[in-house]
Amino acid sequence: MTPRGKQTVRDLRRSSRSTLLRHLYFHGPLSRQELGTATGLSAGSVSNVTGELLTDGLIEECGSVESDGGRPRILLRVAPGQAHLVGIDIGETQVRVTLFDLALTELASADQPLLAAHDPERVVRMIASGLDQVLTAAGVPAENVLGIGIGVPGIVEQGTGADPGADTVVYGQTFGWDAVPFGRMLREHTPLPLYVDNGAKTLGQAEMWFGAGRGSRHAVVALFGSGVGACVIADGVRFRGATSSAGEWGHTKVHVGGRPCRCGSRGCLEAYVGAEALVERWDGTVPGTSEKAGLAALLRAAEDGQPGAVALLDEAAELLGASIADLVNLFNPERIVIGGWAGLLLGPRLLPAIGEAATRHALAYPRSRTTITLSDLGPDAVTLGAATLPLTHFLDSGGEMPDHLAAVAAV
Amino acid sequence: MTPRGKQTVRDLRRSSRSTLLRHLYFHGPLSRQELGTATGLSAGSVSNVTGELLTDGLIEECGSVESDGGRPRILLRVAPGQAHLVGIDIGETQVRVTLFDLALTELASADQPLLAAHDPERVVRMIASGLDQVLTAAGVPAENVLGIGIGVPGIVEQGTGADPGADTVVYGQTFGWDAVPFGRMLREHTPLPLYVDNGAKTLGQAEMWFGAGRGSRHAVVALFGSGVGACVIADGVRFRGATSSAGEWGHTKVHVGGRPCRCGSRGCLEAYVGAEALVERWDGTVPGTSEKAGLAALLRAAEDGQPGAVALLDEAAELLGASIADLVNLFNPERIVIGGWAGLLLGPRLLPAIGEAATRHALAYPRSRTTITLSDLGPDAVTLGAATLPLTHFLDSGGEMPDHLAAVAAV
DNA sequence: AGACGTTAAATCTCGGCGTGAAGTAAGCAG
DNA sequence: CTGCTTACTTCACGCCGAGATTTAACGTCT
Repeated sequence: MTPRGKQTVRDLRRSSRSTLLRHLYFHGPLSRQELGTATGLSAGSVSNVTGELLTDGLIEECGSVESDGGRPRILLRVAPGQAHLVGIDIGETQVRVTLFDLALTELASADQPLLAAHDPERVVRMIASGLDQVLTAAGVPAENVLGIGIGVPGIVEQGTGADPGADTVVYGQTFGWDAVPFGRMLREHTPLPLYVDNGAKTLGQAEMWFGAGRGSRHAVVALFGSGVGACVIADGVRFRGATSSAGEWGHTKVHVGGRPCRCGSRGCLEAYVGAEALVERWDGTVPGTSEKAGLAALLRAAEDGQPGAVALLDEAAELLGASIADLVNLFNPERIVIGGWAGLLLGPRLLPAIGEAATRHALAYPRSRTTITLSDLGPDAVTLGAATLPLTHFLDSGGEMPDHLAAVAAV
Repeated sequence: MTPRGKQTVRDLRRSSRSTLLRHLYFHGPLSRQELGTATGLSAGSVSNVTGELLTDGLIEECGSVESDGGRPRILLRVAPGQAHLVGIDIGETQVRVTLFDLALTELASADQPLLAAHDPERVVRMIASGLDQVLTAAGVPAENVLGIGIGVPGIVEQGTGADPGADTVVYGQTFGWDAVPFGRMLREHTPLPLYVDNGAKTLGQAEMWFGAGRGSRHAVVALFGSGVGACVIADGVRFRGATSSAGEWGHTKVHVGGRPCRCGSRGCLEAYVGAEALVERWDGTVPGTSEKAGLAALLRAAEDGQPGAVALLDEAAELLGASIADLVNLFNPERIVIGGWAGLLLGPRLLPAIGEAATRHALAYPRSRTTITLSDLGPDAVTLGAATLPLTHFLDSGGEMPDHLAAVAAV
C-alpha cells in the first residue's frame, strides 16, 4: 500500500544532515553536544556531519557557552546569508515579491499594482521584473537563491516530473484563469526552482511556522477574507489531497439549498459569512467595491448596537462556529487558527461566540482537545509562507544547493 | 517542523526487507529479477535480502517461469502459514473473532451474541474466550499470532508508550463506554500485540486493501449504517488527526439549527440520512427496533412509487450528495466509496442521484477528479480490516516477528 | 606557574549496508 | 556436447553511524 522507495547508504547521510540542519534552524544556536542528545545521533556522527555542513558554509560557529569547569561548548547556527529565498504573493490588487535570507528576515520587497487585468502573461512579466528589482536592490546574485515560492489564488495542480514547479497548472476562478500553465510560463523567465501553491495555503504555512499554529502538528488554519478557505496541516505536513486542492472549506454547506453562492451551488459557508456576502447582506453593496470599508462599517454598526448588524454578526458567528465544528469532527486538529483580513477584523468580537457555537456543534471529545485562536501574523504573511516552500525543500534535502547554478550562469 | 528520527545503517536493511515483503505481498508471486526492477534495489541486494527472508521462513519459492531461452525465473511469495492474524469486530449485537493466515484467508471464526449488556468487562471476557476458540479450532499456537486487531464502536484514543495497544482508551457513546481502558483490560487476558481502532475505520482499511478503494492513494470510505461515519485515507495512510478521531462525518451539518441529533447538536447529516433517522421519519418507529427491516420497507415503498417514501429517499440522496461534496472539497480524494449496511441496501437506488447532487454541490475541478462507487465487500469486512492492523505493522517492520513469543510461552 | 580534573569535540575502529562487476547456475538450440 | 541466453550469487568497494579512545580547552587547586 505505502511503497516507500529504496534507500542507499548515502541516504542516511542526507537524513542526518537534514535532521541536524532542521534542528539547528528551529531550535536556535546549539552546541554539538546538545545537538547529539536532542536528535539521538552519536557524538561522533554529529561531529562528522557538522564538519561537513561547516565546510559547505551552511552553518557557522557563533560564540560559546562555558560549561561547569570543562571545555566550553561551541554554539552552531544556520548561516543566514549563505543562501536566499524569494516569496511572492499574487493578490487581488497587487503582486508582491520579497527577498529573504535563510533566517527569513526580509531583505527587499517590490510591489506592483494589479488593477483590472489579470492576464497571466502580464503577471508573469511582473514577477520577472520584481525578481530583478529585489535581487539588484539587495545585491544578491541569482545563483544564491534557493528557490521561488509563489502564492496564487485558486486551485494549483502540482507537477510531478523532474522540474515539478515548471509543470504547475493553475485554475483560478476569481482571476478567470483556466488551466493556466503558470509554471511553464515562469520557467521562460527564470531558471530558479519554482514552488507554487495556493495563497491561502502558503498563509497557513506561515501561520504554522511563525504564527499561532507554532508547535502543533495537527492544525487547521481557517482563512476568512472575501471568500473563505482553509489550510489543513496533518502531522506537520500540509494536507494536499489527490490534486492539491484539499481544504476548500468555503464551499462546505451550512444550509443545503440555501443562499446561492458564486460557486454555483447553494448554502455554502462562504455565501453567508464571506466578507463579500456579509457586506452585501448588510448594505446591499455591489460585490467587489471596497469590502474592507464595508465590513468595518458593519462592525462599527454592531458595536453601536444597531440590531440588524448585531443579528448579522451573531448569525455569522453561529455559522462559523458550526462549520468549525465540522472541521473539528472531520480533521480532529489540536488547534484551529482563524486568519485572513476579515478574520482579523471581526475576530476579536466574534471569537467567544464562535468558540461557544463550535462547542455546541462538535463532538465533545475532539472539541475538548482543540483550541481556537486568532492569527497573530501581519499582512506580509503570504510572501513569508511562500518563502517557506523552497526553505522546506532545502531543509528536507539536508542543505542541498540546487544544481541550477550552472543554468543561472548560462542564462 | 517534521522531525524525522535518526537512522542507523541497520534501518536500511529493515527498509529493504519491508519494501520487498510488501511488494511480494501485494503483487503476487514474483521472481527476484522482477522484484529488483520493481523496487529499484540492485540484484545483489535482492538476492541478499530474499535469502534472509527465506531462512526466516517468511517467504518461500513457488514454482518457476521459463524465460526466453535462459535460466528460468524462480517465483517467490509470502509464506501464508508462517504467521497468523486475529481480527475482531465488536458490533452492536455480537462479538466476532476471526483467525486469518498471512494471506488473510479465514481459518476459523467465533461469534458470540451481545444482547443488552455492553459491559466492557464482559466484552473483554468474550474476546478472550473467542480467541481461545479460534486458536484451538484451527490448531494454531498463540505464539504464531502476530497480533490482534480490534474494531470497536466509538472514538479510540491510541496509546503512545512501549506497548501502545495496551494503553488504548475507548469512548463509545453508543455503548455507554466513557474512557474505558480497553487496552489495559485486554492485556490482562493476552500477551499478544494489540491494535485497536474504530470499527468504521477498520472497515475502511478493508475497503482500501481489498475493496473498491483498491489502487487509490487518496480516498474517503463513507459508511452509512444506523449512524454515518467515514474513514479518510491520505497518501495511502489512514488520516487519524491529533487523537485518532478524525473522519466523524456523521455530525457535520447540513442544516445548521435543523433536526435535533442524538449527539446533542442540530442539523447533523446523521439526523437526516442515518438509517435510524430515515426509519423513524418514515414510519415513526421507535429508534433501535429492527432498523434493517424498516429501511427495507422504506425502500420497497419507494420502489412501489409511494410519494412519501420517494420524497424521503430523494431528500436523502440530495443531502448525502451535498455532504459528499463537502468531503470532496475538503479532502480532494480520488475516490469515494459508499459502504455500510444501509449504504449497500440503498446504494443501487441512490447512487446516481448522489453522484449528480455531489456534482452540483462540489467545486468542479476536484469533483471531476473523483469517482463515487459502492462498496463491494461482504459483511465480514470489519474483522478483515481489523486484521490488517497487525499485518500493516508486520509489513512495515520488514517481517519482524514480535518478541512476545517469550511472554506467550511464559503464560 | 604548573598539575589536575572536567567537559567538549575530533578521531579511529568496527560491523554493517547497497552497489555494481564478476562469476556461477540453469535452461535451450544446434 | 558446445555455445548462448538469462537468472541468480558472490565479492570487493566505498560509505555509513555507533561507540571507544584521544585530543582540546577550559577552571581550579596547590
